[in-house]
Amino acid sequence: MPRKILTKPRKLPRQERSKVTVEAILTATARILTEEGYDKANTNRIAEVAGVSVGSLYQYFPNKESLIAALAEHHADEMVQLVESHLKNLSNAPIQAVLHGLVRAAILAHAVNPALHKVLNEQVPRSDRMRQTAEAKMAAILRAYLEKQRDQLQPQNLDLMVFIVGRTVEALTHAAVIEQPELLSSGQLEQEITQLVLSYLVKP
Amino acid sequence: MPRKILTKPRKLPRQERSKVTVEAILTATARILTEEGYDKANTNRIAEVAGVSVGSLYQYFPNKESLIAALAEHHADEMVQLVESHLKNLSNAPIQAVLHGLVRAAILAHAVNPALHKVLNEQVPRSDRMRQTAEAKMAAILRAYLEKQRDQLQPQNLDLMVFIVGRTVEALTHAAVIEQPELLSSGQLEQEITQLVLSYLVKP
Amino acid sequence: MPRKILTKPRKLPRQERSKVTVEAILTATARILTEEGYDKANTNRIAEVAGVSVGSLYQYFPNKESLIAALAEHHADEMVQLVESHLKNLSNAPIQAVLHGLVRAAILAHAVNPALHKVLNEQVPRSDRMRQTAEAKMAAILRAYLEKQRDQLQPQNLDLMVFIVGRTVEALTHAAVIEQPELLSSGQLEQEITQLVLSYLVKP
Amino acid sequence: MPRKILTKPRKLPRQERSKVTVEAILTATARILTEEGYDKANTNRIAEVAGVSVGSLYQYFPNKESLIAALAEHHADEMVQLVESHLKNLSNAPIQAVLHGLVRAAILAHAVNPALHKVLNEQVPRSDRMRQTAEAKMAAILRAYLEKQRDQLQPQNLDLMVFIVGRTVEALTHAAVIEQPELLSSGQLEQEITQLVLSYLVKP
DNA sequence: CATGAATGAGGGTTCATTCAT
DNA sequence: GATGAATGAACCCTCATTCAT
Repeated sequence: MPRKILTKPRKLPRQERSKVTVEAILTATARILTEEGYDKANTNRIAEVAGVSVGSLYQYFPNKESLIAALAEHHADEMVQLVESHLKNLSNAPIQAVLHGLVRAAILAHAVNPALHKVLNEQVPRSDRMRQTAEAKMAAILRAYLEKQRDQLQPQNLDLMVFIVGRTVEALTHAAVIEQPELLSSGQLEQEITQLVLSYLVKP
Repeated sequence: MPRKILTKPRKLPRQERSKVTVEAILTATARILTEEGYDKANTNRIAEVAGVSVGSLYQYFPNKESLIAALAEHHADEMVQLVESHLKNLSNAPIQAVLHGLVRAAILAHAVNPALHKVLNEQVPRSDRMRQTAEAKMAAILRAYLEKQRDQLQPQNLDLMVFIVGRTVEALTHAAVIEQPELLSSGQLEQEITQLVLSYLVKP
Repeated sequence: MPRKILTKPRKLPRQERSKVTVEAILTATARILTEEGYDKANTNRIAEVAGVSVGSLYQYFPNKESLIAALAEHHADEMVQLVESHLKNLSNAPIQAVLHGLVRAAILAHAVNPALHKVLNEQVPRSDRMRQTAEAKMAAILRAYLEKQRDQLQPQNLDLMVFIVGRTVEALTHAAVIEQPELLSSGQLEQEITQLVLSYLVKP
Repeated sequence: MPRKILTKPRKLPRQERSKVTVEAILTATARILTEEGYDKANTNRIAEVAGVSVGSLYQYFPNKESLIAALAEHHADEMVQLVESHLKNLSNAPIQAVLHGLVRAAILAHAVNPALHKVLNEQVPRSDRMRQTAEAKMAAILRAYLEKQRDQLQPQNLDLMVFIVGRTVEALTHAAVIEQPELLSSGQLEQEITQLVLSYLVKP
């Protein structure tokens, strides 16, 4: 063992046929993961649900870990994109509006596929390669914004702010989506999280 | 393969000998978990490291899951006890001091065995039975306190407060212990988290 | 792999039960190898024929390679022992008798289990660790003897002699046992090989 | 999984294109075999290294075995041709010179591609069809020669002589090329092997 | 109660071969 | 003919759990 573990997809699908296959595999993986849990997610079963052979699965993913990693990455990308597109229009808004938008975007991002998000976080053994790609990007966005607004902000240490705000928003929206979905629909939680962040960050 | 999964220890150790054995098994489990990770933690290996036979292991734990659950519970209890004892003297202190104490206690609790805490959170497939025993107790403590101080607090919804403060402190101390230990030693983070919570909770 | 390939048995059988199991596994391996060939020798089948579970097989042999290696070593040991015991009585005999004895011993050694010897040589992918344990020992015996008789010998270079005589006897007895068994029973081949070696080694 | 194993190339390459393709496949096979060993030599990899598709490979070889067999045969032919051309000029030379030439030719033949020769002998599962084509031809040459010189020879049994001389020369040159190449360059081994054969065959 | 040999279902992965394009 | 995506039987190996001693 082997052997080095690769976490990158073995080959990029160029042709249409391949793309469809890869798509099917990822979809099947997500389905099994969310509906039956990680330990039912063996590669033979995934292939079967995807309607392809195990061999095809291994044509595109060098091992199980890379498959899970690809799915995680895909999901993370969706979340990040959603946040980015959501914040695009807010660049010149007042800071209150921006932070509110950020919280809302985080909630929406976590609502993309909560069940998958949950399984990925709670059951999947995370290799170093996969984790926090998303979180790193989120932190970068946040950092860039906070840096620009520095003179309006109470805390001095930028790293600390990014750490605190980033983690807090992530943890709360994550927990909310998974454990308190009813608090979300009412919009209460969104207000409250925004309040938490604002009262910490912004000079009164 | 077990048909039914029990998660309760099969019998409580009454005699001295048993207690020692159980202790050894739990210690070995913790050691393997932290030093080698969840996938190296198979029951045969655990028994070996504990210096007992697999058979003995199954004498005290009906299955692997219950063993892991017992370890998790044990660890959670340690954390909760630490927090409780830390807050005991603060019951009549001003709210700022209490919250500061809470944050400090949370940090200390996470520092009890960070490596184990990390593995338990990131690699171990959590059965419903085990999760959040600790968090539930913590929430209860927090709720009791906040309820008493309600008139000094800005937010109205008690559940929401508990959810937000509880999760936030947990997430930040957890992340801090694991990823930013240097920020902890300086005491900066402690201050900052306290500040976050205070500015949200307390009327200005 | 991950991982290093061990070629040594995982644990030495101390108890009777274990010894029997190991024996059964080796016997089954030899049987399958000789009767059905290397590609039918998969570990599940071996275990089945041995009347044990695959798990037991892997209790004693860390991987397939080590199992095959153990069998090869066992077989080689048998051959070496046979040769050694055969030459014991000849130590003071005239050189002609000794060399004749050596050839005869080599033939007998190859006749211990010709089918197994054949498969082991022709079909089994040899790891470096296993090969030529036997041949090395044989060479040592030969070298020690030839060194003592040096003044009676024609060739000067000891290494060369050992190489040539050792290889020649091995190759011829091997080929004879496998391809020309009828030439063996008549004793002709034995005479002829002895003649070959004698006329090369001994001063006329 | 093929039901029936064919070992003959499916079709002889008539057109130039085909010849080139077949050549490329055989070369790739030899390269992988010598550089990476038999277990890395799967048909997909061979095709890739050859710069053709697996499909093309199966256009010219009905199965893997036939491909390996073709390579082995090709290599054997090279060796035989080399020996034949080397002996051509010696037909009327004295027997000592002829046998010396034979040994030298055998050494040269084994030096054509020692690495391939080694792998083919040690790692490749030999089907009956492929084996010893070369050795049979060599034996035929040897037999024809020895028959003519019978009255100069000591041993009486022609079959036996052919067997012994053929095997001995093959074994020693093979082992020498692979394990003792330094003994070859000095020419010592060539002398010694010749001596061995001469002292056995020729009347003093 | 303890031991540890034994079990065997199950999982990840490979690769010779096929066949639609 | 050539391509290379797809197939799937088969293989090696692991590990939670049992049970004879």
